[in-house]
Amino acid sequence: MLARNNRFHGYSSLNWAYRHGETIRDHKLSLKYANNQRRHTYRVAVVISRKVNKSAVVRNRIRRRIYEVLRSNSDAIKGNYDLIFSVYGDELADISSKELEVMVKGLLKRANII
RNA sequence: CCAGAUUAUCGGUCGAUCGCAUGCUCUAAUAAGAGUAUGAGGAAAGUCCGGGCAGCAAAGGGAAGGGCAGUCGCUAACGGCGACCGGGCGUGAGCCUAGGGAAAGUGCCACAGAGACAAUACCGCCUGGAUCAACCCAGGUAAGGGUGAAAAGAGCGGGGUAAGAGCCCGCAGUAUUCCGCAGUGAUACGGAAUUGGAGGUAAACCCUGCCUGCUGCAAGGAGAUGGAUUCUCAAGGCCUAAAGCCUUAAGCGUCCCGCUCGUAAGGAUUCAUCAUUUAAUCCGCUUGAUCUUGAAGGCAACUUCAAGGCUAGAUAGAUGAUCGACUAGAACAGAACCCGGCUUACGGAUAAUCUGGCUUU
RNA sequence: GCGGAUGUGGCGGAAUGGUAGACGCGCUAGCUUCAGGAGCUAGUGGGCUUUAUGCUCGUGGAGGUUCAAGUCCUCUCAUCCGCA
Repeated sequence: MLARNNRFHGYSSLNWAYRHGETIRDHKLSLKYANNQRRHTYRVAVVISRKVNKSAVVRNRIRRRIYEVLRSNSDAIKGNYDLIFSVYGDELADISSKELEVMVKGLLKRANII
């Protein structure tokens, strides 16, 4: 789990990132990122629709795994970015942790964040 | 040993590394760091019921609407639970059961059938016209056949008749009432009297009895002080007058009433000063119809008493990630104001009590 | 979290407790045309086969009430909507 500083708070801050961000899309995952000058650290949110999987347990597990990949690589992240990951498939709950790490880091590299 | 029935408990553990939230303490000084303690469920789920709590002026009575339905109990309450009664299923342990009222009234009963409920004679049987027979016509007949889910709807034997029929009788049986006895009671057992009567459906309207206001934590609340305007401010008494107190009336009480009861001080708008800046933040928020153990009462649901405990409180949402071992890439699954139930999902493990069958002693 | 609605052929959408599938779109065949479209006529309605006046399944699913359920009752599943 990420620290409180590296998570979003409130509703309008997410809306700001949705309006000003750029999107990179992968097969089962997409990243919307925006450089926020008013902050001192990066922020991350993971968005999983109820249509992806109806079980709250599975959705919680996907969010926690993506948070964990970012936490273990937090030193590599440059700049004060707002990051929003959107999930499009429930396979992310079952794939191995190395595959997930490759997927998430691939998106970050294409966005030129790490 | 095999096959079952019921109930209860558990539902990953250990180790290593890296993390998160809250409380407390210290450093520190408004932003962090260190230490320490605690951190999802039996269903947290579905949101199907019931309550607490909050707001709507929320006491009372009534109407409409809604709900419930064997009896007795339990409970804060319930459509829940327990015990018992009746009915059904099973060899049995046990399981299932919306189980008031159809002579209060209304509606409906398709198709088929002659006739579908104060309705009916199609075939058959019998009598007559009418006579040897057939056909036909009129009448009698609900025993037999046919139609249908259901046909005057409960059988057997005898009498009776033109033919028949509870038309009459006996037995069996049904229903109702009364008595005795057991029980708080539903009811059970025994006895007596009456009963020959036109169905089903109330998870159709309805009747009877009982219960019930609406909205939901996204409820609801959140600065202080002073001033002005306006709405409702009636009558009488005490008093020189004001203030204050008392009595009565009107008004209001979100469907109706205003007999009872409540209600007198508040509401709305606006100005000034400081405080505050917006889907944020704080309160509500977790000590409660609470949990554990023991004792007592009760068949039980449950209740009472004593001692001890504090056991999630997040807010884009904490309780996790990776690796290894166990014996197997553990099932269903994530608190969101809080409780009591119900229902549904669930790989497996353990324990207790009981039933049937087989074998051995 | 709280509240509410819907579910019927391939699609849309009717049906008072009484033969399920009206009607429209579609699909198939025929007529018309040089050809296609449009139009007109008839048929088909899920599955199976013997191609029929056949058998069987069927109103999201499972039970119940009833002689009889798409309709009434209970539970359940899926989809959709509203509330700061």
